[in-house]
Amino acid sequence: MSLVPELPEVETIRAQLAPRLEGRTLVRVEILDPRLTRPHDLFEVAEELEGDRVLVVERRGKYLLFRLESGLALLVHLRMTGGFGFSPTSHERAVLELDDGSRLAYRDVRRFGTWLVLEADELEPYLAAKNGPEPLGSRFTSAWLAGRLGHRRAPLKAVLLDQRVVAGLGNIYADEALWRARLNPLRRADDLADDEVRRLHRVIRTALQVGIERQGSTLRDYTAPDGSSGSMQEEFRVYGRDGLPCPRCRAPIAKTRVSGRGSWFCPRCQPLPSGSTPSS
DNA sequence: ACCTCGTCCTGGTTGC
DNA sequence: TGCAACCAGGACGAGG
Repeated sequence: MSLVPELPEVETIRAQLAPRLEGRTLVRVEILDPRLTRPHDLFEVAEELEGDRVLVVERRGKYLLFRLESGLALLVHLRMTGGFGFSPTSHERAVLELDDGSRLAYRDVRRFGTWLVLEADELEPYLAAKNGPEPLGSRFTSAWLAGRLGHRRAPLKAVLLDQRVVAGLGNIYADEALWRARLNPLRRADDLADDEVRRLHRVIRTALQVGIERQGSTLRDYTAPDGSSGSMQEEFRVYGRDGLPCPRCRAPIAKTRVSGRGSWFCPRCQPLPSGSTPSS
């Protein structure tokens, strides 16, 4: 297991970076891994950023967004193992030096993360193409979710992982939300009754809110930018807990695969309805 | 349009 | 104890 930054983890990182970056000028930008900015040239990206000032650090779905004074925006996706820290560490892929003398390192063991510099007018169209509504915002309604699930024959969990349906859910919080909603991850998405969609809508918010309150999950050696750990991993109801008792009914948690992802659920609380056929 | 699968990548774990 | 095979999964592109 390693940290996989989903919405609560990215939000925790954003909240810690904001007070230390907002108002600061990027004195020096060093891109150490050319993959990071692909397909754009790394020197070009570094040069574009140097001398600019960070106005605000935002989050959209799983993206971190650094708005700069020039109008440019640096869009960072951490993918599997990306993270920021103010202490030197291994696997540094980029370094930002700020005008207060601090040094912010970007670390990414598996090098899936991406840095993208966008012009002001490119930003919103780019984000809108990638991300559906913010799950904790007012645009994410039960009716929206019903509309997005209603025409999809894929497994429910696969659709929840589609960032255009709702932005920010990943493998952990999808499993946790499905457990809370008592819905089997292999249910066909278009098979849900109205009350099941309403339940799911509500618990997606709950699961993510709990994650944010606990400052995200810390698995293995990951730490937030300030070096602290989250505690959400202590709150997992099903994720990674195959064989352990369900916190609701004590039946052993089962593990399966849904569209290539390890998936944990309670076979008793989250049954496939009799007569329904699992998707795929 | 939708769906599934392979790819990217590295380090930790598992199995012989 | 060594070492290779396997596993983890977010987003994306290919192919059905």
